[in-house]
Amino acid sequence: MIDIKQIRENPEKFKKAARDKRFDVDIDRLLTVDAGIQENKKQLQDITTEINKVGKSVPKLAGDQKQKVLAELSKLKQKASALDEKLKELQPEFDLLSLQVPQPTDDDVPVGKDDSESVEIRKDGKVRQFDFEPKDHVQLGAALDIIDIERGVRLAGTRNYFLKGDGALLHWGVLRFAMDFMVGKGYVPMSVPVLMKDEAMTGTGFFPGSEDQTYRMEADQLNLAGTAEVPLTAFRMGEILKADELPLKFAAMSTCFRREAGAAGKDTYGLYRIHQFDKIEQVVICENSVEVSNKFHEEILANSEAVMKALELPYRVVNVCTGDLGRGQVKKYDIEAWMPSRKNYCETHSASKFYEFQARRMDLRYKDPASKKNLFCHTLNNTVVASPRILIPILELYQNADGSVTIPKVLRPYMGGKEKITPRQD
RNA sequence: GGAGCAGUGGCCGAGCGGCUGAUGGCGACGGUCUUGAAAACCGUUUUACCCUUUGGGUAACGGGGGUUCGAAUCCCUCCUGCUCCGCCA
Repeated sequence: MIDIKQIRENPEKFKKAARDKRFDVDIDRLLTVDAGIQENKKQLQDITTEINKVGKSVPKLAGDQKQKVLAELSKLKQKASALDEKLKELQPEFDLLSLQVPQPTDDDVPVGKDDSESVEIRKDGKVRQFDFEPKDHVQLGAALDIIDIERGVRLAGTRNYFLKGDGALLHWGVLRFAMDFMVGKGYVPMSVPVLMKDEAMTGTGFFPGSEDQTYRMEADQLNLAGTAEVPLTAFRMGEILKADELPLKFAAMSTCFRREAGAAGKDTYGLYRIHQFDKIEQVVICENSVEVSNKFHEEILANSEAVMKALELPYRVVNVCTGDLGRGQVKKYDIEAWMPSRKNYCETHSASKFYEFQARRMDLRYKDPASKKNLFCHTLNNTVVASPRILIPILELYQNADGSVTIPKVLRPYMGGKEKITPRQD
C-alpha cells in the first residue's frame, strides 16, 4: 500500500507506475473519494467537538434550559450521524482502490511488457553439451522409477505427481541442503502455518488480485499460501518492533499451493508448473532505508546464487522488467537455471524488494531511535530452493549415457552417501 | 462442540456512567548527587489523524454494534486466551 499523501502530491508518478506494471487502477477516482473523506472527517470532527463541549454543560443545567440544550444536542447528533454514514459509504471504496495502487519501481528496472523484455545481468556455469541423446526429466523419472506423474494425475488431477524412492530422497535432500545453508548464514529456521487468514494475504499483497490463484478453504475462511513469504513476512504483523531486533532474517520450509488458473495448456509437461511443491524461502525484515534494503536484496540474491553454485547448476540472473513485477515489488531479480529439455533458462528463484509496501499493509513498524517515531519496516524475500522444479535441471544435467543420474556432491550426505541413481534392475 | 472465567498503556495492575488517555508499581529515558557506579530524589515515557504560531482538537481501554446528553465502566455480538466436559488424528 502506498501512503495516500504521496499519491495526493504526485498522482502522475503512480499512474505511470500502473501503466508500466500493467495494472488497472483508477487513481483519479481514488483522489476524489479521498477528498470526500477528508472533507467529511473535518466536518464530523468539528461537530464532535461542539457536541463534547455542549454535553459537558448538561449536568449543571436544569428545567427548560436543560431541555433546550438537549434538543440542540440531538440536532447536532443527527448531523454527525449523517456525516458518519457518508464516511462509511466512502471508506470501503477508498480501501479497495488504495490497495490496488502499484508501487513505482527503481529507476534501473527495465520498462517492458513481459519476460522477453527483462534484462540479463550475468551468467554463471557452463551449459552442458551432450555426446549422447539426453532424456528429459520425465523420461528419466520414469526409467529410474523416481517420479510418477501418471498416478499423481489419476489421484489428484492435472499438475500433480508422486516422488518415489531416490526421487523423494533427492527432493528432501536438496531442501535440507538449502535449509542448512541458510541456517549457516544466520537465518532463523522456521516451520510455519500455510493456512492463512485474509489479513495475511492482503498484508503481503496477494489480495486483492491473486484470489483466483489461491486455494480457498471457504468453510473456515482460510487460504492455502502459495509461498512461505506469507507467514514469514506477516509473522510480526501489527507489531511495533524494537530497533535492535532488526534485521529479522528467516528461512522456512513449506509446502506451496498454487491453482495456476489461467495457465491451462501452459507448461503442462513434467514437473515445471505444478499445483503443489515444497520450497525453502528466505525473508528479511529491515529498517526503513533504501540503502539497507538494497544491501539485503543483494544478500538474498547472493545466498541463492551460492546454492546454485554449490549444486553446480548453470544459471543466469535477470533484472525483471516492469510488466512482470507484482503490484508491490520495487525491483525483482530472477534466477533462471538452464533446463535442457526446455532448451532455455527458466525461472527457479525470484528475489523481490518491497520497501515499505507490505509493511504498511500489515502495519508492521519499529521504533526508530533517532527520530523516536514508529516507522514502517522494509521487507524482502527470495527463493532459496523450490523442489521439484529444481530437480528438472538436476536430473537432466547430471544424467549419464547409461541412463543413470549422478547425485550432486553436496546432496550426497543427504542420501546416505550415495553417488548415483541407477535404473531399476528388472 | 458444550459450560464457566477473562481481555486496560512496553509489562504488571487499578478504575466499573461525567472531574480517567486513564491512579499506582515495574521497566526505559533525561537530570540532581558522585572520582565513577549503585542508592536516593526530580522529571519524561501510547498511537493515528486534523487545524495550527506557541498551541488546540478528534479518535482509540480485544473488534464491531447498541443504550445514554455523556461509556474503559451498562447491553448485544464476534474474536482471542484460560479452566472444566465431550470428541478425535
